[in-house]
Amino acid sequence: MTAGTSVAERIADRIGLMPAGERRAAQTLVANYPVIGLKTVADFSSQAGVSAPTILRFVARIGFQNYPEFQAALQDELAAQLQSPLSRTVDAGSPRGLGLSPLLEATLENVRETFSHLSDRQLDDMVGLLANRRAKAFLVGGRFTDPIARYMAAHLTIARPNVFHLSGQESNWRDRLIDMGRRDVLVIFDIRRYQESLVRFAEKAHARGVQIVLFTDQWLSPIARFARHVVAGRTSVPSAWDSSAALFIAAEMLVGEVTRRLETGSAKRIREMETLR
Amino acid sequence: MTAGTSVAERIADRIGLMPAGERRAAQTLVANYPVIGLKTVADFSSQAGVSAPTILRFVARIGFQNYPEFQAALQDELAAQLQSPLSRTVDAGSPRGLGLSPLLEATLENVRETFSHLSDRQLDDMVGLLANRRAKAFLVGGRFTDPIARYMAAHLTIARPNVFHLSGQESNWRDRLIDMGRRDVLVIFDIRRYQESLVRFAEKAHARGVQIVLFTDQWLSPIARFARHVVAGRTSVPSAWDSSAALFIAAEMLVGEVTRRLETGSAKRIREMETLR
DNA sequence: GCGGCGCTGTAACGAATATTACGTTTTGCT
DNA sequence: AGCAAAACGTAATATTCGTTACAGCGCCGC
Repeated sequence: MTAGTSVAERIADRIGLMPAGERRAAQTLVANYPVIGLKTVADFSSQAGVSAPTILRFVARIGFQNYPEFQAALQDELAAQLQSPLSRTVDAGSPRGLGLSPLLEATLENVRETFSHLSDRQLDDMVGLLANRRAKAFLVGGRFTDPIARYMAAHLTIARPNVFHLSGQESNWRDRLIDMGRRDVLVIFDIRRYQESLVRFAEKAHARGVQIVLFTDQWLSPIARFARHVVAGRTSVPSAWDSSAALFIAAEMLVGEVTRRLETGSAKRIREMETLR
Repeated sequence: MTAGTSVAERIADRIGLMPAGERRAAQTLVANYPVIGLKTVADFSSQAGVSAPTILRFVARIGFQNYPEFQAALQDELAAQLQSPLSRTVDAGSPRGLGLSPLLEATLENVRETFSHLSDRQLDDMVGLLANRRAKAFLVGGRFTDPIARYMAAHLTIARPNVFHLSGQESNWRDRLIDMGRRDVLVIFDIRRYQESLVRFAEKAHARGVQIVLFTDQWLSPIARFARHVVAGRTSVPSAWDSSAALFIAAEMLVGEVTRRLETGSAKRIREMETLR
């Protein structure tokens, strides 16, 4: 039954069935969980870039009678979470349980945090999109994240056909738009400071009906507006640079799952490739 | 001086000077921090057993102009707290945590394991090599790892001059050998199945006296023979593919440390770059 | 014991919020 | 390509909320 489950679960259950606007609401809530949900409907809606009624339809869809009831649920979760022991389980399994470096700890924590907000359902849907051999899959990234797109493409290419990494100038990408249609998938990596060229490109692809899978940071690239699925990775670490580790690992897990799903087919494909080398 | 200090601090400062009713409000808030403060004035007042105006007087006494401003402060604190790696209670019994996926767990364990075998001394030396502005730094990788080399190069290029990523065919790399000397550094990524082309290239570079930093897996690429420093990352995960997450994070941390060491210089450099965009 | 001061609650006001109704646009299906 | 259904935003409405004015009560000093 719907009652009794956590808000995050309710979202995960139904985010796949949501229309675009409500999905954006869900994504912004997950990315800023749960604080944005404690603010007013107006605040929530403006941050999500949708109208107030859409927020209300969203909370109604995940099973609440009204907005205050939704907020109460968030507050209850928060209270329960803050009461349980704050002690982090720093299991000193490694030699001489030295706390490792704070930088590493922060990175690992980011990864954990990122995945705690990523439901299996959501991952499954993305895997489903990318496991469709007949659809074309395009990958592109920003200045620092394009290598991750390449990494993903390198693996995906082996598991299935029709994988294309968009490299070089923006103008090169545009020329590929002509090949993209409703069935196809565009994977974009974009973290702040978000690249205008990517946003423009995403918009055009979206206009052609291309399904967009976005890997971004917790503040959500404007591309989230056009995206079918959003992976919001935590990127803050005590360093001069942001950490893309969470996104990298998410990408890695995704290709792993896609390969597993295509197993029978891709095993044959991989064997065939081996003989070609 | 209304701004700057946290809500909890403000309370501690002035709870001694409060009249009875307001003190009850303060105690109730501290006991249920901060959730009760996120609810309505009516909720707060009834739980504290005082009237609504008393709550408002309390809020005013600790330095807020009105109730919404007080709530905003609490929400900001909460957001900051949830972002930093303090309180993620993935305690068992929580219905949504459910131990994350084994694949993710394995990946994280690999990272931890990798770093437990990497001494600070070793990292320091590598950072020292890469922080030498006058030496040239070349980066190259294998089929699946070259994206990590690119990722590293993208960051390194910003922190210091003379960074070159070797892309394309092996023959292209060879032509760059002429530019490499004893002072220079070559960063190679190579995991199994180790690429012969990389081994050949490493050997030639080594012959010219180039310092080699190798990122490889736990079984060590044959290049380890020529390498000045070796980062041996754990790569085994229950998936069709090996995981390069440990190498990725190691690379990320390395560039972070290099940037820190070059701080004064690279800060100027980065600023200069900004103006050029 | 008496009067003044400060603290507190009741109740009414005004502001801000959540909600609903409706027209427009988009989406999906054939 | 054209129709029907769904989704979305605008704007008006009703409700809730925060705020303020005011009167009662207790507390302390004289």
